[in-house]
Amino acid sequence: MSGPRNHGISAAPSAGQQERRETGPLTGKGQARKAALLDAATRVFERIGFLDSRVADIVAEAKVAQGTFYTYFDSKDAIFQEVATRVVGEMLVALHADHPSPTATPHERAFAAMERFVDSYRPRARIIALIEQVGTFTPELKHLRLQVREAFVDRAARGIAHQQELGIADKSLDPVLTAEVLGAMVDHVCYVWMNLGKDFDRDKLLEMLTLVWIRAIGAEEPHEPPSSPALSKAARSA
Amino acid sequence: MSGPRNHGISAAPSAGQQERRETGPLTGKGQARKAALLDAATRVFERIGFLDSRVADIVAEAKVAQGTFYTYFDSKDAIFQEVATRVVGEMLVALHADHPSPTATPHERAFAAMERFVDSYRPRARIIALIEQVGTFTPELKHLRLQVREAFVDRAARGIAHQQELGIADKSLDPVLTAEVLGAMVDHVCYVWMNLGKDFDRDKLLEMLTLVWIRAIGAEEPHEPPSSPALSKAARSA
Amino acid sequence: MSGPRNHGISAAPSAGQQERRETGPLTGKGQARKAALLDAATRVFERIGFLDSRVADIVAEAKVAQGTFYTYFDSKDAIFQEVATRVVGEMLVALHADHPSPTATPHERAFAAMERFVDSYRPRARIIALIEQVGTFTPELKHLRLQVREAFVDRAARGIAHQQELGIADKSLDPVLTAEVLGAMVDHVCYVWMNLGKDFDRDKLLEMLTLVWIRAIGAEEPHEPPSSPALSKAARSA
Amino acid sequence: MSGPRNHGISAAPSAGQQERRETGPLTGKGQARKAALLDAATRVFERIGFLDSRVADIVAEAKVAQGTFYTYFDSKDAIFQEVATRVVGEMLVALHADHPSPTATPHERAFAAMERFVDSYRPRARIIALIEQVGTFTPELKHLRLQVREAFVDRAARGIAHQQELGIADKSLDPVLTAEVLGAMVDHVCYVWMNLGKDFDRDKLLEMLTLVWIRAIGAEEPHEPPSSPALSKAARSA
DNA sequence: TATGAATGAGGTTTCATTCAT
DNA sequence: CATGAATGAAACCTCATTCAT
Repeated sequence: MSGPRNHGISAAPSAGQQERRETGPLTGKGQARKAALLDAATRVFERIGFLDSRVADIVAEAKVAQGTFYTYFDSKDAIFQEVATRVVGEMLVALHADHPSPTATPHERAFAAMERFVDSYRPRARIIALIEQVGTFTPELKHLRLQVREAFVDRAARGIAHQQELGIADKSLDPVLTAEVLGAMVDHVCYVWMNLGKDFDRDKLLEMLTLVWIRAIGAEEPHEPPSSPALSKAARSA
Repeated sequence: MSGPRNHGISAAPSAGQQERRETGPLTGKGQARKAALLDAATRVFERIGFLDSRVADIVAEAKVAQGTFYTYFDSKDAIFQEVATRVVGEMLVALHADHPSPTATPHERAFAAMERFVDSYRPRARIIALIEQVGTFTPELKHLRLQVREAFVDRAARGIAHQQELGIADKSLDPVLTAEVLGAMVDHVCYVWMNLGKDFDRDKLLEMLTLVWIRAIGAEEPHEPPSSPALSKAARSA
Repeated sequence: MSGPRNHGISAAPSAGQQERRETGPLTGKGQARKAALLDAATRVFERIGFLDSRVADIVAEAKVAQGTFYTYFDSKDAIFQEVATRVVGEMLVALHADHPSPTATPHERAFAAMERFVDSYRPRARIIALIEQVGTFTPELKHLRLQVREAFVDRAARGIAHQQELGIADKSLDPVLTAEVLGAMVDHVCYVWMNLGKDFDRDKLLEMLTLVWIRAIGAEEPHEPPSSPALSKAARSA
Repeated sequence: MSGPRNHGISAAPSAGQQERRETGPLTGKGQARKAALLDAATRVFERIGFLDSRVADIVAEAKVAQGTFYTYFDSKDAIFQEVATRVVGEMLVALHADHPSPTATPHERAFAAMERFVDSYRPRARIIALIEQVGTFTPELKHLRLQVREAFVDRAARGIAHQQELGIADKSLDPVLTAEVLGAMVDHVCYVWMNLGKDFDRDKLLEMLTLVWIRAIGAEEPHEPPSSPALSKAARSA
């Protein structure tokens, strides 16, 4: 934001250092400087949030002069966007990291997915919250925010569809909508837990998320420990 | 925020007009003025968000002088808090509005609850989003934000516990944790839908939320239309 | 100019205090404040020029707070424009002040006009120079600059046309073009004299300007002191 | 200007690259580089003026690195000075180019002089305007500005004196003052024409300037077409 | 001598809040 | 109690100039 009141659309900075900013790949030293600024900015944003941080804080953290900032970034908005993009990218990589063992039960697979999400979320929780916040008044960020959702939801939807084909999951479900809803659950639970400070027990929470998930897709094993009364009833009536 | 750069810590307003603000209850005209300001502020916040609205916008909308604002409110923060509190209060009232018919099936009860939440959320979506946003940098607001959650979660938890007692819901579940997780789902789906602009089909979505909910608590009727394959398998094996 | 590098087109200041700035006539006190700021600005501009003066200088001169400036003016550009407009207006009034006595000779009339111009120019020389300078990079100012010219030129052209009708001035001249050219002479002589610091003798200069003027329009009295050789020759041949 | 806000007083450049700049004459390649920079600067100044051009623009136009600029010039001021000096030099050369044929009539000589001035002015109009502008806040430039005047005025004064000796021009005139005044006229007419954008007809304007000039010095031929009524009256009374 | 990145001073403008009528 | 003008802190961004390779 340029100045205290420039949320929303930031007019293109009037030329200026921009030439260099637009010049493609930099020298090695330049790359390092830019990375240093990104790191510094990430730390500053995590520490004091987006609105309260000033470019002055970032350059102080990076130990460079005020003007140096503008050699690499157009504005506070711009560097936040790069920070956010980087974090989101890392998150996506982490989410797609390992594939479930083919012999795993649906419960095991779901549990592993929950664990993976939670563990990817935790170290990035603060920045994700900031993306959420900044997204409120910066269109580009809103887009980025939705991207993470889509990535997770798509993957989950594909997983559900796959399980439907295998006869593991309820075939009557719309996999995408199911994934949307379950994704919202997982996503927001992480937010409440790690950003609003609600004190959850990790193991119990993971178990609960997993349970809801597999029950939702109708993949719960009949004799699995927390058996459902409806199920019991069905069994009983046998 | 008090001042262009005062997010986070709001210094105590330094005396002055304050005495007047503290001078007990207001006259009828005063009440009206205050209400007018609250209404104006709500409209302004809905229109341009919290950060981008200026006290000047609010007084213009309310057609009073700039100084008059401070006769009724300590700060921009303060009026937002009142707006938010009002909206949250209305939301809570709406949520608790009607009680389910005792003869309703679990599915019907859950569906009604989902519908109630969604319908209460929709007209307040913008302000709820702002509460979220402002909560990021204003402790009091964070508290308010959590309040809505708790209210919904508590109620849901009690409902689940009640259903457990009736033998409708899976007794092995922790009702509070279950409510937390399912509440997060419903809450966030509304946010994604109404604030991030994801285009959901209302009926399908409500059905999906309901389905996940009742499956999660193990209250799904055995022969209900979208029957789960696991369930069928269990039945088949009988 | 907003910032050290904003010559040329200054983007409209983003809303802001503008409402008040746009609100028509102000209270008496407001009017006074505005006038005080204009006076202060005039003094500052005269003292240190346009480019080197900062809004801070103006408010210091006017003994008001920095923010007060923006209650009345959009920018340094804007106040300069008002200062310039005021000065130009005064200049135009001064130029049109008194009409020549009907019995005056062409020489007397021309001399009086020269004197009037010079005397109107002198106290405003600095600001006129600044208008010239600022006009170089601010279109509105260029317009204002041309206005003064036009005013003087038009008047002169009418005078010449009148004298042509009276048979005093050379009927074959294009009065407008003549006035343009002679106007440029008078205008620029004042500039060179009062702004570039060329040390002219007032009386001799006025006499010279007058002489060129009346000779140009062919209104020189035959026996007037500095008689032209061409004329003498003509007389001699009589 | 040295720095974004340093109009008026330019502090001595603090050592550093300076030694290099002072190290005697340049190699051939150096000369070429310097000339390239001067050309580039001229183009940039003509295109966007002095205040709005940045050293970055100049080096970009010259396709050299930013630092290279300071190998050849002390400052932005300095290069402008060199550009201006070069342009003024060319202008002076052009003005003094050809001498009037000895058999020419005063009108022909004057007309040729006007034409020469106008034709020399036109291609340099923009830079001359900038000299005017920069001269407002840079003493060295003011000097240069006056130099062009003086050159033209001196020459004109000598011409008038010569014509006085020949009995062509009015002997009672102060040749220098006359030249000052007439020079101001020609100079400023060109400025108004070519820099303020006033739309003059070249031929008519030249004729008018010539006419004023020769009438002013009393060199108009008695029977030349646009004869003055005063003259006619004198003739008639013969 | 060329390069191109680093430096840092400096002015504008906003707007929440106060205060004199 | 209403008014509306006054206050002043604060942070962005530019770009001439320098300097290490």
